[in-house]
Amino acid sequence: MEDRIENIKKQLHSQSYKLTPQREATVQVLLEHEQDHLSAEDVYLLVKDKAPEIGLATVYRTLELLTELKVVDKINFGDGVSRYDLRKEGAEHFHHHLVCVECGSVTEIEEDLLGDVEKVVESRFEFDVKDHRLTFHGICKNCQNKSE
Amino acid sequence: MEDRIENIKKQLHSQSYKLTPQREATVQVLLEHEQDHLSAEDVYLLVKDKAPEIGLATVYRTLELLTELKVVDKINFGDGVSRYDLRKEGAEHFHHHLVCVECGSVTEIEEDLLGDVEKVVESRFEFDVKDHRLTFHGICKNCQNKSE
DNA sequence: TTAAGTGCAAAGAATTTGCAAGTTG
DNA sequence: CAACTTGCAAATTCTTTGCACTTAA
Repeated sequence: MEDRIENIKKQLHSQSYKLTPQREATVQVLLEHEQDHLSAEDVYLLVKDKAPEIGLATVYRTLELLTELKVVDKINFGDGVSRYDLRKEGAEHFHHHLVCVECGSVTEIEEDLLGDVEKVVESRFEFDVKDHRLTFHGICKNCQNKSE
Repeated sequence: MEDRIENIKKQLHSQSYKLTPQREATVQVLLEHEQDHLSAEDVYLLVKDKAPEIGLATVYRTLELLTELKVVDKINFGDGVSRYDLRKEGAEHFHHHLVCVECGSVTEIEEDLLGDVEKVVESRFEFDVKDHRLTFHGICKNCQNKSE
């Protein structure tokens, strides 16, 4: 955990960005909520505990910066809000998501299920794949049991 | 083409929605731009040729209705705008997209590449898959040649 | 006839921007 | 110090809503 913060700090410095308390607090919040898919507003409210003076605009600017540095991925599940999802340490690809249409829960899938599919895309469509977004919409285990 | 309009009309009627000239014009625009990924604003401008009095709000309402009827799918490629993509006739699943990060072009992939992946998700995660979204980000054939 | 649909303008929500003041390296 | 950052409020952008009027079935 400490290491990850250190790494991110180094990344900022290496691109001659400054490490402000606001940025540090934002990164901490993201690390502490690794499983969640927080909106900018969510992050804002959580960061306020650590840095009460922070403004929402700064949170937006920081999240944009972290997206650019590939520390987080910006995703959109179809409601009107962008969400920010921490990249796994050393993960080559963005992980996948299962969104339950009943309860709205979001589950992450770590393992790469797209290896073969990507090869097909690369060869058949001559498309040089850099990243992907895969989301399944359906009914989660919990809600399946509920509706029986 | 005629058939598809007829089909969509029937779908509207069967749910006791009315077939207004505005709705008909909107559907026509979508059919005429099947390969595109139009935003509500895009659709609005195009529909105005056929039905000049139409308001943007009506376009939004129509697109929402067509989404509900599964005539179109609402997608979001990460810019702040929702786009509307006509479902292929009889397609069981939503098709996939290749988004070029250089030129912004969007290519559609018809064939279902996710059959096996979906089985894994269903069995391993006990998730009842209803639909999916798969988008690859990368460099299209065209842009690969350009940068050489 | 009448429930459903429309256009317009106003309201809302999410995000971005301008700028003076404050900080980091 | 100088360039980068911040907070605030105002501005934008996309989308939704209220309401009086119109229209398809």
